Amino acid sequence: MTDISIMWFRQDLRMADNDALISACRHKAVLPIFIFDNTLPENVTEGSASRWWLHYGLKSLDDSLDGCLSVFCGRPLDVLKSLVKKYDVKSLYWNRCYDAFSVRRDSEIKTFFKGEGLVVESFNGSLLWEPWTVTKADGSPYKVFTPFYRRGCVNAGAPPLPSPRPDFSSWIKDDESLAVDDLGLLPKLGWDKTMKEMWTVSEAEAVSRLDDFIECGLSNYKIGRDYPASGFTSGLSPYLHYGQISARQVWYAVKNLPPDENIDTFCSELGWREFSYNLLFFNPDLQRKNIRAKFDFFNWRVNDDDLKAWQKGQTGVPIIDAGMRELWQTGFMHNRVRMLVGSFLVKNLRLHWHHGERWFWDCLVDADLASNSASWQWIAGCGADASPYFRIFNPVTQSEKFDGNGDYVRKFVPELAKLPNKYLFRPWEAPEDVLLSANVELGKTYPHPIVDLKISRQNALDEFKQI
DNA sequence: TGAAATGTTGGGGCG
DNA sequence: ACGCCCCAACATTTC
Repeated sequence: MTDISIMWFRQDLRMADNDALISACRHKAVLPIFIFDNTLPENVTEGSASRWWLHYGLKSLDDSLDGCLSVFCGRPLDVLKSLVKKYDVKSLYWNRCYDAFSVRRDSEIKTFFKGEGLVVESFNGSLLWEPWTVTKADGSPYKVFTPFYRRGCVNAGAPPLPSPRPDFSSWIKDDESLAVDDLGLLPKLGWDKTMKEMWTVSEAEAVSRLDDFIECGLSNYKIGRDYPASGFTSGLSPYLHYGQISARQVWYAVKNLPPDENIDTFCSELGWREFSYNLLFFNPDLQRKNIRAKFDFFNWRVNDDDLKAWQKGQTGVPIIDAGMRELWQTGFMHNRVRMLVGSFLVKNLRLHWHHGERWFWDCLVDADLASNSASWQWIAGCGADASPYFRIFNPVTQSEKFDGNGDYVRKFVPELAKLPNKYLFRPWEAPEDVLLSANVELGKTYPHPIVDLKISRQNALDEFKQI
């Protein structure tokens, strides 16, 4: 047998800037594989939208590998054992994941195969800085974003430069590989039509989106990123999650341009992603456990009807419904609107942030354990460097501010499209004749609001005082 | 990466 | 001319 290495792809579905792949390609031949780990607990297994993304991500990676990606479903250690034996493999490479389950699983795998005499190496394929390299002087983790980013990340030094795509073609495909289709990642019911129109899942598309963003969005990013209808955001988050592009590629693509405050703002958003991973690494329970323990005693409401109305975009508050429908239709939601629907769920509806975390996990194509968990903790006020609980967004004021001419709301809540701007964001205050001439009948064509914004705000503040 | 309540200031109307 | 009130327009505080 010739010198064969295994390249185990996970959340790094790309050829460029992939250090594990580069090491694998130093061998005579490479067996590139993906394993759908069906032993993970339900709450960390990919949600529906992520599976959809993964399906096309694997197809595209397979193309890049000349059709030689081998795909398996099972317990990774078992799959790897049988491959190592079958091909007499002497080396195994992957890029790291940072959630507790993957960390434990991977370290067991590493220990096992090192014991078998293999070379086993893991690399950083996802982050600008490894979480354990960004700590305070005494080695404890940062709790606040600004010092984490301004001091911690700077002190950790410049991120490594992106590595080139390996010039290599000696791929081996296992004859027992599944087809990507066999993983059953696509939805049975055809809810993915709009998603298909919206997203092309490939490494090339990620690069082209980055180029477009630098061309058309970046120079307005600082202000424009807050306006959901404006298109000044990069839309790179799902590509970053599955690694169709790396954070380092994005970082250096903008850092190599003439300095500009828009670039600083954009980079600090990458910084928030790093911060989330740092929090997850040092708080393995981030997905479930409040960082601020006093929130364990918060009096959350339990109300299935309200939760369903929120999920379906039928709360009767237009900007909230627009956001939730964008999520459902596209697998994505603009960041500003994510804050609004999050605030609405945990503060106005006072439903537990876990419900939001679960729904986003299932619906977002960019669902990411670190970012999703950290962001829900942030908006709920129970996070490390959280939005204070009493900071409650007013969805009406916010839509007037950031969707002033109603383009975003009209796009996703078309039944209100004919309302004048004055009442578009608060149809419950519109006079009868205005509703009539816009063909809106509250309670029929569009719901009455399921909460009173003023009262629910006050109730949230009162409950907060209790803890 | 808020909003509402409360406080302060200053110009203009008016007796 | 003067004091008084009203009320934007800010500023500060509070949640």
